[in-house]
Amino acid sequence: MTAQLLTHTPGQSRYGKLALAMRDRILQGEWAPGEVIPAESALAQSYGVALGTIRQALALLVEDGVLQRRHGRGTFVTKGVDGASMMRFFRFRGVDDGQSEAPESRILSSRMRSASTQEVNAFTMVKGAQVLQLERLRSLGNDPCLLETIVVPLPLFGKLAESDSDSWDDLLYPMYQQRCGVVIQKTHDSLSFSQLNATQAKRLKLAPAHPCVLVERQAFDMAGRCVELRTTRGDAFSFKYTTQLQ
Amino acid sequence: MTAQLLTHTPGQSRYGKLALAMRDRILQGEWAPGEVIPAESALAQSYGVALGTIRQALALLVEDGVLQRRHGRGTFVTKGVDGASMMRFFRFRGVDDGQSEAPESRILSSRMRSASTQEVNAFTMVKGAQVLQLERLRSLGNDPCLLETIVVPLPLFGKLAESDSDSWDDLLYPMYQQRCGVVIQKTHDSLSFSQLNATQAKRLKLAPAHPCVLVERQAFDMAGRCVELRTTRGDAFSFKYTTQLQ
DNA sequence: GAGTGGTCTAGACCACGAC
DNA sequence: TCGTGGTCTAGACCACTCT
Repeated sequence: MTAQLLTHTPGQSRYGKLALAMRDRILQGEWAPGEVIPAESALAQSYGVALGTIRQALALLVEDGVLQRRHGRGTFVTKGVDGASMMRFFRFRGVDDGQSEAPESRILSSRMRSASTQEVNAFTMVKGAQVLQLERLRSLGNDPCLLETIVVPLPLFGKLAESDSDSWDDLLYPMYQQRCGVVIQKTHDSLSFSQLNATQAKRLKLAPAHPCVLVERQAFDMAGRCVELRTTRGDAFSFKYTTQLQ
Repeated sequence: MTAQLLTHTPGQSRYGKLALAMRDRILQGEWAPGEVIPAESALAQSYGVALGTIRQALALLVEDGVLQRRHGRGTFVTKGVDGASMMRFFRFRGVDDGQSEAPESRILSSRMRSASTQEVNAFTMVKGAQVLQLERLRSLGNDPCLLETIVVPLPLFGKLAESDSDSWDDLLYPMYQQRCGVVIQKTHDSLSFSQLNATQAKRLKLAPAHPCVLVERQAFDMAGRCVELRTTRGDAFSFKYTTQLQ
C-alpha cells in the first residue's frame, strides 16, 4: 500500500493520496474522534515521504474539518460539531443580554414509521425502511422559540428508539455519538420563509399564520453520509443572520 | 526595509511580514487589480528569502482574497467582487428556469445629504460630512424584485454624484472601480425579516405590510475601509439561502 | 522552449505544552 | 527536558500556459 502511494499517478498528488489514506484510518476507527494521531515525523517515516509532504496531506484534512492541529500538543481527530446550534440563525431575548444562553429542550413526540421517498434517497435506504421521527421544542426560560422535526434512519439510531426520551441530553449531536457512534461532521442548512400552521403556532405561543423562518438541515457523518434530516421553525421577526463574502 | 523583514521578531513570522509588505504594494497601487505580480522566484530573490517562505506569504494573501494564483500563468491581484449579487439570497421566478438571469436596474432617486451618526462612524468621516444616497429598483423581466437604498461617502464618490444616473451600469461595483477607483473586496451582509411600508410595497408591487427580507450590507475596499452601506428589501416568500457548517 | 506555479525532498532551528 | 507542531532553507523536478 505504501508502495502504491509512492508510485507516480498523473492527476493525483502524493499528499492527496496520503490524505485519503489517513482519512480512511479515521473512518475505520483506527484513529478515534478526540484522540491524537502519530506525530508528523512518525507519519513521514512510516509512509516513507518527506515531512513537508505529510504536512500538506494533514493540511487538507484540517481544511476538511477532520483534523485539528495544536502547537506543542499534537494533531487530533475532530470530535464533531457539538450543537451546530440553530440559535445562530436567531436573536432571541435573553441571548444577547448575557443571560442564560443554554436553551432547554423538550421532546414532544417520538415515533417510528416508514421512510418517505425523500428520506429513502437522502439516507440511501431501501424502499420501505424504517425511520425515527421526533418533535422537539426548544425554549429560553419559559419562552418557546424553536420547533423542530427530526428524522433519523433506524437501524443506525436503534439505541435512541429504545431509550426513554426523558433521559436524553439537550444537545443531540454529542448524544448521537455516545449512544449510536455517529459523529456529525458537516451540516447543510437551507433557509426560507413560511407561516405557522395552527398546531405549530400553538406550540410556539404565536398566532396562526404568523411568519416564520424554515431551516431545513441535512447532517452528515464523517464518511459523508446523510444521517439526519431536520426541519426547524422559529419566529421570523427574531431571525438574524450575518454572512460575509470573500 | 528588506533587512527589517529578515530580523527576527518574536510573535511575527517572516512570511507574515512579507505578506503585509506585499499587501502594501497592492494598496499603494504598485501592483494594480487584474495585473500579474512578479514570479515567486523573483520575489524570493528580491526579498532575500527562500521560495517556500514566499509561497507561505502568498498563501496568506490568497486566503485573504487579495491574490489569485493560476498554474502556468502567474499570480494576479484580485479584480474585486463583481456583483456580490443580492440575488443569491433569493429565488425568484425565471432565475432557475434557465431564463435571462441578468436583473435590470433602475435608479429611482439620487441625492446628496449630510451623513447620519451611524454613517459617520461606518465611513470614519468627520461630523457633518456629505454622502450620496441612491434608491434603486432591480427587476427580472417586468417584475420588480429588490428595492435598495445605497449610501456612499462623498469626497470619494464625487464622480458618481456628478454624472447622470442614466449612464450607469447595472453592476455598481465594477463601476465604482472604473469611475472612482474603489475596489470592493469584502462585504458583510446581515439578514432579518421586516414588513414593507406603503411606498416600498408600491414599488415592489406588493401589499403594504407584506413580509420582506431586509439585507443590511457593509462593503469594504482593499484597505478594509467601509465604503458603502446598502439596505435591500425583497419579498420574504422568495427568500432562499443555503449555508454549510464545518 | 521558456516561464510560471505545483510538488517533493532532507535537512535545520524555533515556539509551545506537558511532565 | 522532551516531544510536538511551526518556520525556514536550498535545492530538484513536474505540470500547465503561452508563443
